[in-house]
Amino acid sequence: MPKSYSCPVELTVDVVGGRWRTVLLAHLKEGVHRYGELRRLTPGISEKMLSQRLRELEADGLISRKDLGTVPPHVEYDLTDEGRSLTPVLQALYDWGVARAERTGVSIDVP
Amino acid sequence: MPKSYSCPVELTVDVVGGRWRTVLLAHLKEGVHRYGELRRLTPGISEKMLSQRLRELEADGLISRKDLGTVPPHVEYDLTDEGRSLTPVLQALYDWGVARAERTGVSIDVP
DNA sequence: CTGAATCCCAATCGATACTG
DNA sequence: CAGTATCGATTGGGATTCAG
Repeated sequence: MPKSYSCPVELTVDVVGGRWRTVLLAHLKEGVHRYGELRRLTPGISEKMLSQRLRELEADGLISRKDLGTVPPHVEYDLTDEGRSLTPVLQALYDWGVARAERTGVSIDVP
Repeated sequence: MPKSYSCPVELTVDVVGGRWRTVLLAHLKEGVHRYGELRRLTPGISEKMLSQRLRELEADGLISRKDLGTVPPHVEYDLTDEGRSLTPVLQALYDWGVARAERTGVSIDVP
């Protein structure tokens, strides 16, 4: 049965919600990244979660996966047009995070 | 030990992330609401989750809870100034949900 | 290097029943 | 009306191991 939503926000949360999806999208918003780069940019994520989330985002049409087929392996992830349509959302989340960090005195240590 | 973040988006997700928080904030963005109203506006949420999320949002300083102390009980929830600072985020999530629903043909049935 | 597969624990959640 | 209590089911997620 098809899922239905009672509010547009609910739909959005269903797509970009969860612990890691948004963070990964935010990193890809900065440009193409390899698997290992995303892992390094996202401390705390396990390889299992990284793989799972990337495949979900790919299935939802938000990111593209390009396997260069080389040895050693080289895989690049990028936002699709659909993913890029999230830019205002990602920017709003980013901006609020910065302001909230200042207000609450929390520090953000970029890798 | 204090939690640290590697990215502002991660902080934001930590505060407004999860299945229900954002939806509840989006409803309160429209104005003051009582417990029962929020329950009705949010089909699918259990009373347990509703209570829990409301208390978390209150603890995080995003919403206020006013108990009128009457019989029968009457409790009103509202955004605080801190909660209202999320308006751009909530609006971005809302707008993207509307557009995504159109693109994917998903319908949204407001209660 | 980029994953897939397995095991296992902890947190999360829904349903239901109950209270002031 | 506005919650709380409890229980059982489900899920998320980490650690580890292995493969191409």
